[in-house]
Amino acid sequence: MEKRKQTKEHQWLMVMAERNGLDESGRRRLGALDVGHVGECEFDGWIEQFGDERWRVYRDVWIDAGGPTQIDTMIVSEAGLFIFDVKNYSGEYAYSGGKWSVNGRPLIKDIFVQLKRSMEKVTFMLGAIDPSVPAEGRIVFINEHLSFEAEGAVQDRVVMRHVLKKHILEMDGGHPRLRMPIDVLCREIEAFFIDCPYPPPRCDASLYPKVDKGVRCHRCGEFEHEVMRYHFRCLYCGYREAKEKAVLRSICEYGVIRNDCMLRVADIHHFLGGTVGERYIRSILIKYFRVAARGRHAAYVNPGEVMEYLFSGMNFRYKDWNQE
DNA sequence: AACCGCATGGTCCAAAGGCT
DNA sequence: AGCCTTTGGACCATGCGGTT
Repeated sequence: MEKRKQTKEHQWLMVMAERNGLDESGRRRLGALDVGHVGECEFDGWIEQFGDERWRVYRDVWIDAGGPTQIDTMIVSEAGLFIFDVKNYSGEYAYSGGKWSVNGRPLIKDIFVQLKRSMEKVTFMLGAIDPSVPAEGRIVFINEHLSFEAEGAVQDRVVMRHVLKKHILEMDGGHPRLRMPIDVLCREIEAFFIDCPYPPPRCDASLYPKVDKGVRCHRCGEFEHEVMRYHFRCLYCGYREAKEKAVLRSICEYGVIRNDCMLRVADIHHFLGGTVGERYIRSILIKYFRVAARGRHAAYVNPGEVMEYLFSGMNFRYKDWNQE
């Protein structure tokens, strides 16, 4: 199974951070998303290892069932639906009297209320499909450096790391089987899927000029290169990257940062700091993106995602390699 | 209508890399 | 080292839309 993607917001923050375009609150948000994403990926690994290969696993989906809600992980098995909300918290978390606290300080967000709301949506959805299909939701604390104290009422909705394997192995045993084929159920569930209703952050006209322009070294992140016919050579670490790949990667970075704009040759030329000619940029755009408008205001469709997600496993004619 | 700026697509060629 | 293929760069004719 391929690795879980970062959300568009996450990608936006990451690319902005790499180009010095984030303030303190942005960097904090990025850090939180990083930690959360690592936790989710780790959870995926447990499911991969101990789960049943017949399970259908949906990750990071949005459903619209009397209102939108995001679901980290939804597993459809012969025994029903299992929703997981993975938390990679570390430290001391305590829950008592309906209130959360972290290392003694109170927290505003109540993840159990969030989970309950998500489960209401899921139940609503199943009500429209087949009310006999059971669904249960759990919060998974994936981090081993977490101490967690809570009153009994929430304990049965929590899965701690040290019981995760057991939980996965046993979770769909002992339930009655579904009345409908799992494929049919999945198709009906998929009909409730929607795109994320919240647009990713934008890079407005006042912020955009402040982000660093140019091609970032894939290895060390510096911007100075010797531009050769088929390669970029980083002046700091000596890393050589295929020119086509470096330019495509940078175009994708532009697309992530300016996810509200189409891709246009002149804009990208400026974003790349003039390292390659407009003619070359156009040839790359033609090769890898869908044309949205031709002629005077030519533009290409902006997928708004990092190259890793759009063109993973692509083979470029010219190879990267390390010098010295 | 004439002009301008820009996108486009085709052709040609030197040369960079890959391959043996 | 030398051959072969691919490709980026240059040049050009053309088309489109907006402006003078």
